[in-house]
Amino acid sequence: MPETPHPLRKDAALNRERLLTAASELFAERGLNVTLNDIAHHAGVGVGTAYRRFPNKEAVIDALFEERLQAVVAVAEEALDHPDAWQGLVSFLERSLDMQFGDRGLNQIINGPHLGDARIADVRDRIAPLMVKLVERAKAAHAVRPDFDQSDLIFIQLGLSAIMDTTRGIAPNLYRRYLTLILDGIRTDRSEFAPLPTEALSAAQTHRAMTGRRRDGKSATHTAP
Amino acid sequence: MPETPHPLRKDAALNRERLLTAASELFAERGLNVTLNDIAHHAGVGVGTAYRRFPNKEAVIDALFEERLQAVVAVAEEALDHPDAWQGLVSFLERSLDMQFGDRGLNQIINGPHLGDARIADVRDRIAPLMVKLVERAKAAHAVRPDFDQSDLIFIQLGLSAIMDTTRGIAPNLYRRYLTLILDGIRTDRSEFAPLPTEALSAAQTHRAMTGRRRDGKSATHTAP
DNA sequence: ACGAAAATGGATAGGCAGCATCCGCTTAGG
DNA sequence: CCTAAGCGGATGCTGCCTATCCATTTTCGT
Repeated sequence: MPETPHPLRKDAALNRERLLTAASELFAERGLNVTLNDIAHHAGVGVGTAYRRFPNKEAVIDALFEERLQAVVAVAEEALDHPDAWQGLVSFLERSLDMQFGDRGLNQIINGPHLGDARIADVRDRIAPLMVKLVERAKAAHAVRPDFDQSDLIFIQLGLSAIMDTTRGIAPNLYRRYLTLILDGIRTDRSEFAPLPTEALSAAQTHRAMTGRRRDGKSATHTAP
Repeated sequence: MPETPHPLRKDAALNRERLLTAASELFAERGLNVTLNDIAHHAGVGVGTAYRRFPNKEAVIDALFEERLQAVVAVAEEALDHPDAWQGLVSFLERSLDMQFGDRGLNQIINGPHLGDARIADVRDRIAPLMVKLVERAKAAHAVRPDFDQSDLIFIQLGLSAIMDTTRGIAPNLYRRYLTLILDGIRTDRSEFAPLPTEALSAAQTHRAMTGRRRDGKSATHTAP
């Protein structure tokens, strides 16, 4: 039942769309902690309008991210369909990380402790079993080391997200390098190293990445006279 | 010249110590974003006293962390002294991560964009060349894959820090598991897998880790009526 | 084409958190 | 014992975010 009780007036519906689009863009590039006011502004509508459409930011997030999480589910399912168990596993990691890379908000939803929101938590929980299968299938095929575990997938993603997040804007794809490293530490075929997909960062680049403040976080301390 | 112009009165000196101790404890367990008020409280002294002793939080951090960073430098130097190049590299990672694990504040200083503070940035910069040597030595000995780079050390630490940070309190040592995984993806001796030092987390534990809010961060959204 | 209902925008109130100060009282120590 | 040094913590910023309110504008059924 996709129809709401009172069908929205034309302009209102348009603005609702505008808001969702704006939110999507902002979340993608700045992460989840933007204010509803920010979103309204970016959408070119007044704050009041935003609050009229959505009770609060949670609602916007909810409206936006259920589908995205579904997309992750889809990726996991496709990965399970892959004829080669190892390639399936790899493709899941690559693709889901790629999605997270494109969207800081999604990244935060997946890796962060945010949102107790019912529907989203729901979908999140639906991903887990798929990951279990993915790993078990790969283990059954003797493609990954026997002591590898389902939960490892999560933490690998978590670690790589952190890397991704601090190098975004300097060397976007650097995280792939470390994914490759890890995969080389996991697969049973140890005949040779996989080629690293990305150049390492220069000292200067590294310094910039580690030192340049992230655009969302609080900077623990500031105010120097 | 460790002597200040006006030697402190007895009780004042004591309180200064108390404050530093308290700060150290709080930073270790909660990270850098605690307020000077928090510190004062935890030290059992008034806020005024804290501000009388230190102009602001930066000053406290400065006073505390220069020595700790020096300790990291020491670890790197010892690692360079290790007869075996590979073991040296491993020991550096293990020990420096272990230090970061014991101290969230240190972790943040090393991995975060915090603090433009002069003295600390200084020491930080002194660590870099040591890491370069460490990696180059290991590569020269053909102990690590040839495409490995100095900068990789940093990002490995960064990723593992993230893992460490979300599992602290549930499975403190879990990050070692992933360090091992990565090391297996890096070293040239690929005859067998290193045994993983830690059990993987159960589904329930994983969920708790990912879901349990971190004690410092802002929780993006809240306030539900 | 007209008027009621729906929608708009943005100034602004209210809340919260961290930082820092001020000042009446206490304490060390010559 | 007297004075300068130190103490505590209530208090007042300031900045950020949330959310509301209402005078004005727009939509759309008749």
